[in-house]
Amino acid sequence: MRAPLRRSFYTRPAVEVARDLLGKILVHGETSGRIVETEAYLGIGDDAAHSAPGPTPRNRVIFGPPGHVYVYMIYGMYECLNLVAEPEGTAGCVLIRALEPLTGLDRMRERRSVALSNRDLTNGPGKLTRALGITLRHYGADATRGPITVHPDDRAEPIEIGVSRRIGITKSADLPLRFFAKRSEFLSRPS
DNA sequence: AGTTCGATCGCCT
DNA sequence: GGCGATCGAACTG
Repeated sequence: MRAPLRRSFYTRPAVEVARDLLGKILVHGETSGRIVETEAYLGIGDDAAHSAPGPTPRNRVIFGPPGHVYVYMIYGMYECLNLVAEPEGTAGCVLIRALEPLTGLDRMRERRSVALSNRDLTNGPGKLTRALGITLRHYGADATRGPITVHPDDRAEPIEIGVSRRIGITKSADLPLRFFAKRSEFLSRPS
């Protein structure tokens, strides 16, 4: 496994970071997966972003230094993982929506308790956090240090990238800010 | 202080 | 395709 992505990777527009995170490896402890689906959330002109109202106790990390993790709870039962982009002081983050599971699949299966097929283990934003053991406790953690890290892919195969509208939002719904690996069978929805 | 409403998922029909 | 679970943050007054 190569060294984690450095801060400079994240110190860029959220759209670029979202696209370039495809194919990278997300690691937490013994569990890891290849990122195959992301969504960018912008600082300006994006009403769907949690940062849209300006800084609050919940979203403050999105305005902070890049490369940190923004975790939030959704629907009372699921946590979603974002990586903060853009320079400090500018809002912008990337929601990780799906992974191709790579290591620690048994552990993932333990944590999920429902999904049985490898395909169903991490093919959704709430599923992958559950499978990797990522929770609100990790709010604000530095992904260039750990315990959650993102790494280049040793295989470094070229990826065919698809773009679409983001899923499950109502505001700013038409923006083409969802990015996914076209060939992947581990997407949250069929490509 | 009370209410509303999600960047979801799994089970039901 | 529909719906209930379950909770914290943000908004209302």
